[in-house]
Amino acid sequence: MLQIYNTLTRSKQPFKPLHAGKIGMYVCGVTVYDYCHIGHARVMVSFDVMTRYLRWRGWDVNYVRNITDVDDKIIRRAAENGESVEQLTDRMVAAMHEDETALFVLRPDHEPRVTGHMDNIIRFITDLIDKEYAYLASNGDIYYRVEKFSGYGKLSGQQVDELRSGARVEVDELKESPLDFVLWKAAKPGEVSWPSPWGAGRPGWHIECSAMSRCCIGKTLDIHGGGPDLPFPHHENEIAQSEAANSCTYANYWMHAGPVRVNQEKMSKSLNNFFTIRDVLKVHDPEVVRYFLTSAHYRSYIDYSESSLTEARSALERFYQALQGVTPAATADGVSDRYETRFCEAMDDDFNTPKALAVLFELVNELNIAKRQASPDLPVLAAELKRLAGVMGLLQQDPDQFLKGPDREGELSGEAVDVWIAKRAQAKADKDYAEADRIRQWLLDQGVVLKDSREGTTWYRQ
RNA sequence: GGCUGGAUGGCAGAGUGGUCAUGCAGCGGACUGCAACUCCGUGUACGCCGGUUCGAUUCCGACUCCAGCCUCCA
Repeated sequence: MLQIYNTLTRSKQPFKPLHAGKIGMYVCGVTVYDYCHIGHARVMVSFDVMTRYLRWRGWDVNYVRNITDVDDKIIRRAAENGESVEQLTDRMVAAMHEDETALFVLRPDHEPRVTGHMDNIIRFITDLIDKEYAYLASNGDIYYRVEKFSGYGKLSGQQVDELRSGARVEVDELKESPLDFVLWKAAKPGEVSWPSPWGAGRPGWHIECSAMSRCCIGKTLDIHGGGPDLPFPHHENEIAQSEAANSCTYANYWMHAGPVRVNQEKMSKSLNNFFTIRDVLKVHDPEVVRYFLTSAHYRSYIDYSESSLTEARSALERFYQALQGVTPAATADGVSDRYETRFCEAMDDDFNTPKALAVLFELVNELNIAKRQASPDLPVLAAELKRLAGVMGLLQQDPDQFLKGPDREGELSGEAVDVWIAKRAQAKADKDYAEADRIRQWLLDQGVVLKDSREGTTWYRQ
């Protein structure tokens, strides 16, 4: 039985879908004004693992993740770059897709863009005005009337009274209440804009998700997900908009990924200590990054550092060392189902990936024992390991390819290593162990570790 | 200040009312020409103080410390 931790109730709950066998899941995506960073990667990978697992268990998942392709930051950045909003966002969307592909993240079923849903958004705002949950301000902006919505604050545990007294001093007299937030911004001269019943302008940040999720999934979502900074105010505002407009529950389960820290410090735009995915991938294998992100539970905070990536690499090496030199069977038929059973138990428990990985390490142990005993079970055990790891999007590379890594600038090429191994094999055959050891040490100095076995010598990069 | 979480062995990170997490690192042994890989063995870990209990790291209460949100940020 699948259990999911729901931010709304602060507890794990058995998952009950709206429609048998189907899941409608909406996840807040990226505002595309810059390259994706490791925090984005965490959200992408977390929800990718969930989607892969749910589908593997037979669920029909409709996974929708939006792209915010117009907002203040985008407009400002495009102006700084001397390019159009469209040029900037197209570039960044393409870059995001490259990053995802590298990290073995499967594409969502739908990636609606704000600029492609203006009619829906305007219709949604019109609904809210008709129901008197929204009003037109003197400058042409449309605001949401927060205090008319009785459930405001239920997701983040905020009280409207507390919010009102804690609100920053509002300079503008446009809003009825300082808590009110903007649904539609009237265009300033020269800004990109769309026509509306209230004049040219563009949507506020929150309304897009209410409008696009209703369009792509329906009025009630099974799961609504996003990053750690979104429950307040973004998701709170989405609830206010959608429940006011649709008169039904907006989302049954709210899921939020945990934050990424960098060297014990909060990672943020303002501290400028974030790492982009593409920068990280210049020095680390993408699967190492993916493994790192799945080695902690998706809700806990995770600390990004060179040492944590190095450790992730070591752990993955154990997996691939086990798989190296083994041809997996076509199917895992005949393997005890105890690994799959415990793997599923772990994943059914709010997607407990560290626990699921522990099961896989036990399988590795059995695999290694089978290997040294030359057991006939070896190919099916390898197949089982690849099958279960594949559900998390792991271990699908060729072991040699992972362990040897790509030839990098300034490093010994794989071909050169093979030449040295042949020379050393000759030295060994001549019982010239001093020469053999000299070659091995020299290769080690280049970061290449040799492994002798009955079948010959293999190698991997440190 | 308000609202949420968290504190586990050298590090990372699950979990449980009494018996093994797991990985990395360390130590001893096996294997090896020597190594590497692998295997076997090995660690009196559960922030602090009370309470409940035959028994609590696990449940309850207080305390201390840490983090996230409340401002653009996944």
